[in-house]
Formats: sequence, C-alpha cells, structure tokens
Amino acid sequence: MKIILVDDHFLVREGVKALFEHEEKIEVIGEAANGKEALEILQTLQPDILIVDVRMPEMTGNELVKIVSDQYPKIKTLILSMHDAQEYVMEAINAGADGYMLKGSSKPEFLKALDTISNGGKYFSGDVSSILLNNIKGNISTQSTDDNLHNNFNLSKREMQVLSIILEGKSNKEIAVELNVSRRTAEVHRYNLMKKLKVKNLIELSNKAREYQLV
Amino acid sequence: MKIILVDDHFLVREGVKALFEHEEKIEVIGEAANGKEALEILQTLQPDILIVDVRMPEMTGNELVKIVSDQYPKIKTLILSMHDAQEYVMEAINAGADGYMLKGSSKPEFLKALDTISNGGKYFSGDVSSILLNNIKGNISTQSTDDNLHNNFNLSKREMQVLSIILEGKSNKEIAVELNVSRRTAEVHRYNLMKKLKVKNLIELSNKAREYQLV
DNA sequence: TAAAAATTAGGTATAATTACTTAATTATTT
DNA sequence: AAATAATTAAGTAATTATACCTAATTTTTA
Repeated sequence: MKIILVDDHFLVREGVKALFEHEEKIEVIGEAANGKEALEILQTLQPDILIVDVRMPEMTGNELVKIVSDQYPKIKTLILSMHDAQEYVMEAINAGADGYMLKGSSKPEFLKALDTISNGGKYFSGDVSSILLNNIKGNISTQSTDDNLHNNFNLSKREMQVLSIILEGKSNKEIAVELNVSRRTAEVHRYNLMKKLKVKNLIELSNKAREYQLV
Repeated sequence: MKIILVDDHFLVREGVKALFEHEEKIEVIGEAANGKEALEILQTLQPDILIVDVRMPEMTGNELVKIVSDQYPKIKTLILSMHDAQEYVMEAINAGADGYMLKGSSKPEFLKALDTISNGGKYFSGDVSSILLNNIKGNISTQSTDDNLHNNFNLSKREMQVLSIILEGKSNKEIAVELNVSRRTAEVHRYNLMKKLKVKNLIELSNKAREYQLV
C-alpha cells in the first residue's frame, strides 16, 4: 500500500510515519506540505492512497481531494482532521473522499480505515457517525409490504409518463409535443393525475411524487 | 454506567461481560435472552444503556429498541450486530438506536461508543460508515464561502417571504390575503423571484429553492 | 440628507391551468 | 368474445400565471 502524506505540519507527518513504521504492508512513498506540492509529486509518483490534512494554507484538504478524485480517480483519498465539524465532514463527502479520520483515532482504527479504503470501501470514523446520521435521507420508512411506496394511486402507465414530464417543469403544450398527442389529452392526464394523487397544485404534486418515490 | 445485555447467546453475553470486567465505570446490572425478557426486567431495573443483539428469536433487536426508545426515552440503546447489512443498519436508525457496533469491533472502540452514547451522542462503528454514506442527503453543495447557499440571488426579505408561501403551493391571490397586499403585488413578487432565480416555472423554482436551501 | 433599493400596485395582453362533461378508439383482462 | 380500463380529444368557462411597463410610496444605506 503506497501512501503519500499531505500535511503542512512536519510533526504530524512524522507522527503518521511513525504509526506505520512497523507495518509491512504500508509504505510512505512521498510527502507534501500543501496542495500544490502534492499535485506536483502526483505527476511522478503513483500512490494508492493520499492521506490529506483538512486544514492547510491556500488549498484546503477537501479542495485537493476534489481535484485528485477528479483527475486521478484510481487514487484513494483519506481526510485527516483535528475536528469533527459538520462542514468538514460534509465537504469531504462532496469532494469524493474515501475516508475521514480524526487525528485522535487509534492505530487499529487507522489501519482498518486504510485497509477498507484500499479495498475500494469507504471508512468514516465512528466519531463522525452522528454527522453522517444527521444527514441520512428522510426516514426510509421500513417498507413492510411496499405499501406506502410506489404506485398505490392507480396511476396508469401513460399517467406515470405524463407525471414525470410534468415534474420536469413542462407545460401541457410541451407534453403534447413530446408524446405526440393533442394538448387537450395532456390536460386530461394532468387533471386525472391531480385527482388521483389528491393534490391541489404543482407544488403538492411535486412533493407527493417525491415522497412516494413515484418517479 | 449501568448496562443491561440482551442477547440470546449465553456466550456472547459472557464475552461482553468479560470485556467490561476491568472497567470501573461500567457495570452490567442485568441480562436477558430475548426481547420479552428484556422488557420485563426493564420494569424493575433502570439501566443507562441497553446493549442489544440484532438477531434474536421472536422479536428482533431493532423492534426491541423501538419499543424501548418509545417507552423509556431516557435509556440509551446500542445495537450489536454480526453483520454490516444495510437493512439492519437502516432499521436501527429508524428504530432510534443510539449506536451500532459490529461484534468484531475492538475493545477501545467499544468503550468509546459507550462513552459517546452515555453522553447523549451517537456512535456508529466506522465499519458501517459506507452504509450511512450511501444514504446521505443529496449533495449539500460545498459551501466554500457560503456563496452558493442561501441568499446569493439577492432576494429581498419580502421576496423570501413570498417564496416560502409559494412553496406551500399558494396562489397569488392567497399570498395577497396572507400578506395583506394586493394580488398585483403578489404577482410582481412572484415575477421578480422567477427572474432572479432564473427559472421558468414552479417546478424549477421549487427545485432551486430546495437545492440552495432558500427556505 | 440625498441616493438607491424595496415595496406597493395599476394597466394590458397573452398563455396556461383548472374543472368538468361527453365520447370515440384502443388495449387489456377475464 | 365481452367487459373493463386506458388513451385519446373536443367543448365550455372560469381562474391563474406570465411578461412586461409605469409609477407612487417607504425603507435602507451611503
């Protein structure tokens, strides 16, 4: 497992290296003190994993991760952070980081994270699980019999089609063109849809469709 | 920290107890082999944390957690699981579990989880972070300088107000009544809103408002 | 306090949606 | 093959929204 460390603090880099000292599988093949330097050495060295500090001058770790995951999708990235702040974690996720560890994490957890990541998985320290949890998609209702999801409004195939076009923001006229039918037909479908879903306007339609995952 | 163990396997319970043997802060004050038994002893004992196995005969751990978190909201719950299956994890979240640990977790991680939970936090093992990650809300765009979030469309206070009423599905006439202004005023606000947000219809308006968390 | 921006609202015209009804033609089940 | 459901589409009216422009008050900011 070839690793490059990116951190503006020499001591932190030394610390991480010391942590891996007796690990045969892990080899630190390069170091950089900032994002620019990191991008430079990436052109010659080919690491498996990039361990990046979040807070760095000029370019944040998350910004670096974003560039790397765009330009070198094969290289995995692990964010190292002092804090478990929501913004950092969410930014790391959006940047495409494969992992997020706190500097206070234990050695075994570190090794587990690297192992998981190098095998294509994601590893976010348990310490930030509450943040992940707060951002979990609205309660995925335990779909006992699939009853509260999908088509229990008796929408016909055509109506589903029209619904999805409506949800793109198209007017009846545009729907008519797209489906090669008369504008009046589109109107009827729209009208029946609203009735079946028991909604009074577009907004409610949009919300309900989303809620019941109709499209 | 008073704990009750719920697991249908005697050996697992012994294992967990052994793990806590030399921990002064932790005391196992009761054990149960299934959900029913657990609910019975809960009537007399008052634990801080309930450690529950997911897979149990008759009542699953998640079902038990749901009942406990409903009836005894002060008691924290930690799910113990053999597997990192998506259903279990998501069910645990929905049931209201405060934590989720794999049986293969290390002792330090276990202690950290209990500590976090007893302090009112949540702790989901890093091993299940990929599941949490998969269910993270749609990409909360990286708010580098708060720039792409909130009011960077130069919406005025009144316009924000009107926007939120529009997003309730109200018509201009209803907006007018609600804000005690003329229907024409509401129309103007709506028109300017659409222009400022560069959208052509309600659906796009609704999506953009959601995307940029305007309301 | 002057200038800029926000809020208010009228005019005018066009476009779009809503709320039904009726009814012919296809498809799909039984 | 008959019955049922789906798709199509026209008619009629009323309501609502869109797309501007103009312009008088307020409020905020420089």
